Order: sequence, then structure tokens, then C-alpha cells
Amino acid sequence: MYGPGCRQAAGGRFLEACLLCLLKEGETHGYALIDQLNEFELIEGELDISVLYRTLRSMEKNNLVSSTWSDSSLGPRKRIYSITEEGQKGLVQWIELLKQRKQRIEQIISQYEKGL
Amino acid sequence: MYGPGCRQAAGGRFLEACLLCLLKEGETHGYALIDQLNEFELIEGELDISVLYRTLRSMEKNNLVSSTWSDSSLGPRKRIYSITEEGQKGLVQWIELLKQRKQRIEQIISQYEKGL
DNA sequence: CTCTACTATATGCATAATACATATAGTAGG
DNA sequence: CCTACTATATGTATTATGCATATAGTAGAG
Repeated sequence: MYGPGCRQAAGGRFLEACLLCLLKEGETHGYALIDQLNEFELIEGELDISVLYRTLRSMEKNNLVSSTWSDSSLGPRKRIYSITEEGQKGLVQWIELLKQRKQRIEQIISQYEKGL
Repeated sequence: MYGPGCRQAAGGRFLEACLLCLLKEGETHGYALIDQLNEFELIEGELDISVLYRTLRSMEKNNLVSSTWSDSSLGPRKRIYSITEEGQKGLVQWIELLKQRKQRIEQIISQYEKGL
């Protein structure tokens, strides 16, 4: 089982939601996504590049994104990712889950500050 | 390396922050913490009990909490956890990190809704 | 021309996290 | 005696993560 509803996603897989959100704006390749993730400050600290590539491949395996090799000539080859219909649906679920998670974070912060 | 600053904590270990927060209110044992986690809706879905116990043992190994066996007579023995000074400091760091994480979640939600 | 740096993707490997099953032991009620 | 509930713990398989390393193209310095 996979996706935001999966228990494995409870603690993390936040990166997946970010990537889906960025890919919804338009198709692009992995290396370019790093800059966007940094630009929008979507992730904490430095993202390990191998994690990014493996996450994208995993998402492709689960039909959230699809990829093709770019035929552009300059530089090393790029694997261009685009979000699938299933990915769009997954993103909607992710946003719902993130809203819940935000509330939980607010809950714990207020719990903490109440005790001060 | 361990603690909220650790890169391993980027995606998860949210449970640890919750436990520190609850233990700050007073010492208690693992099984009772489940009810409190549910009561305050601090975690997503059902928490696997083995994860809770292993998390507490790990936190003890890292000096965030300490434990003693309760000498109360009734029922099976309970391992009573209390937060250490180091745990208090860790909690402060956790709260900071959670505030940042909340902002990132807000960021991605607004990013998503902007594109609608 | 060679060396270095940067872009771009991928794999190997060790360790950590997670989920599910199972073991253990005490108490309480039918 | 059997079942259910409280309470803690371990075994194990799968997945995730972090770090190192491999590959390959381009571009500029020396």
C-alpha cells in the first residue's frame, strides 16, 4: 500500500507532497527540482540528492508521475517528470493530510506553551 | 548524532516531540501515554504500540528521558518515564523545529492553492 | 590538451525507522 | 479455565535515509 493514507507516510514522505505540488506547475527534471525546493523553502535543511532521485523513481513506480528522457542536445541527459492524473488525486489527499498535520503541530505547540 | 537538529529527524520523529511534551506535564508510563496521544490527537491514525516502546527506550538511551520500575503492587509492572534536563532542552529545540515545519506546510498549501 | 568544476542521474551499502506478529506476565470476571 | 484487558518487550521483514561513489556531458582555466 502506498500514498498519503498509508501508515508509512505518518512521519514523513513530506518530500513527495512537495514534488507533486511543484510538478503540478509544470514538468521538469530532478536536478531543477532541488532549486525550486530551496527557493520555496519547502524542505528542512539540505536535501540529499540521492533521496530526491529515489523518491522520484518510487513515485513513478506508483504512477504518481511519469518520465521521459529529454531530447534536448546540450548537457547531460535529463529525465523529465510530469504529474499524472493519479498524482493529481494523490496531491489533493496530501494537502488534506498536511492541513491535519498542521493542526496537530499547532496542538502540540499550544500544549507546550500552556505548560510554561 | 541525535535530536531535532539531526537530519534523520527531518521527515519524522514527531512522536518524540509529542512524548517529550506530555512527559513535561508529569512522569507516567508508556501505556498511559497512548491514551494521552489519542486524547490530544497528537498523532495521525493508530500508533503502533511497539513503536511507542522502542521510541521511549531510544529516547532513554539518548538521555532525553529516564525510567524506573514502579513499585506499586497492582497489575503488571510499569516503567515510569520522566523527562530529563537534556529532554527539556530537546523539547525547546523540537518546538522551534515544529514552528518552522508549520510554516513550510503553510507554504506548500498556499503554493497548491495559488495554482488552482 | 588536461584538469577542474558544474550539471545530471544513478547505484551500493550501512544504519535507522516502521509495521506486523508474537511472547511475557499480572489482574479480573464469567 | 478461559477470555479480556493492562503493560512491556522482542523478532523480523520491509522501507527510508545518509553518505559515498560511479557515470557522463559541458565549459572554462591554465
